[in-house]
Amino acid sequence: MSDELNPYVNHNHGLCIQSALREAHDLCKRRNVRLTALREKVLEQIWQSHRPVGAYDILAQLTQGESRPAQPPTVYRALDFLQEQGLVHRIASINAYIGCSHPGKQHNGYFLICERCKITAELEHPEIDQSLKSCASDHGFTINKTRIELTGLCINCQNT
Amino acid sequence: MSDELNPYVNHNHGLCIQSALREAHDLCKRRNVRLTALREKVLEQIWQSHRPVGAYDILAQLTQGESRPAQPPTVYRALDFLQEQGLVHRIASINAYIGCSHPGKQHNGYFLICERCKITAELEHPEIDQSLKSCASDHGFTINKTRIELTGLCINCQNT
DNA sequence: AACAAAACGTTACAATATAACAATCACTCA
DNA sequence: TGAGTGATTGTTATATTGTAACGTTTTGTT
Repeated sequence: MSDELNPYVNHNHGLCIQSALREAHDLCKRRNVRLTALREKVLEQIWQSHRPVGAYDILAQLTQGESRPAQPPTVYRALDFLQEQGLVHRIASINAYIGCSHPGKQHNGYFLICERCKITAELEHPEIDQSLKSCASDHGFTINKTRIELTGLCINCQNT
Repeated sequence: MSDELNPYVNHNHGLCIQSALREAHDLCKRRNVRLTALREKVLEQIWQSHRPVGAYDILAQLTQGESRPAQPPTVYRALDFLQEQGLVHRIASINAYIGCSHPGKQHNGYFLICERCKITAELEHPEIDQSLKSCASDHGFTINKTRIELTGLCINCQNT
């Protein structure tokens, strides 16, 4: 992981946002699906930090300066789209959403969620995927989706 | 796993409930915490099946035949207690609760959740725990809680 | 331009969870 | 044993998260 994308390292986050949006555009173009203005705004909001954000936080941001406040389905529909396209992940343990750090790639990400600062890193580990898969299949179980959420303390929050 | 506790095999589920309650009693006694009548009722409700149940389902059951309906905090407090004692797990991806199949033992369970019949098995796999732990520590991250929820199709629901 | 499908707006509501305070229970120790 | 204390439960109210349903607008296609 380059430092530019490493949430634990001081970095130019503007570049994270830029590259996330660019990748999203490319991906949607390739797949011939529409990254509409709304969807892009939602994705951009999500990428404002490396912390998962709640749907209603996004909603509040969208509403900023608008004449009429946006409504929940507006956000949830955009989130559904973004999740379908693998651009965003839902973190179930805290009901929040985070940008995918390597969209397009086939992957089962897993998440390191800091309990203190909330910064969340997405990692991959194909061997673990494989272990889980084979373990499940020992029980005759076929996995469709893997969800791994690890909470604890990140490197910056250890000593406090 | 003995067939008596294997959710995928036809078994005398009464024995599952019995043994879960007995273990809970023993454990609470050893720890000198109180498995009150209410907490036991909630645990018993949860153990009615090998499917995770929602808090409001439990609430509805508690309310059955009572003069005044039970209120949400009643159930959530009992659930908090049962989770603290490791007698119950929360399945975050579906907001539901399931009895722990091996309480007392230090463990990071992971869950195979059938999308079709909802039957959920809890497995252990110390090697995966270890891999995750060492992976996380490569990033300076200390894990407090591991949450692994795998959704898919169980052995009985594959061919339908 | 007419049409169909997709996306979005809007209203209403469902489902899940918690805060705050009052009442009751159960254990302890004088 | 019974007064005091902390734990547990009851109760009211409300916060938070998510969805159903239907109408309108936009987009892409013929």
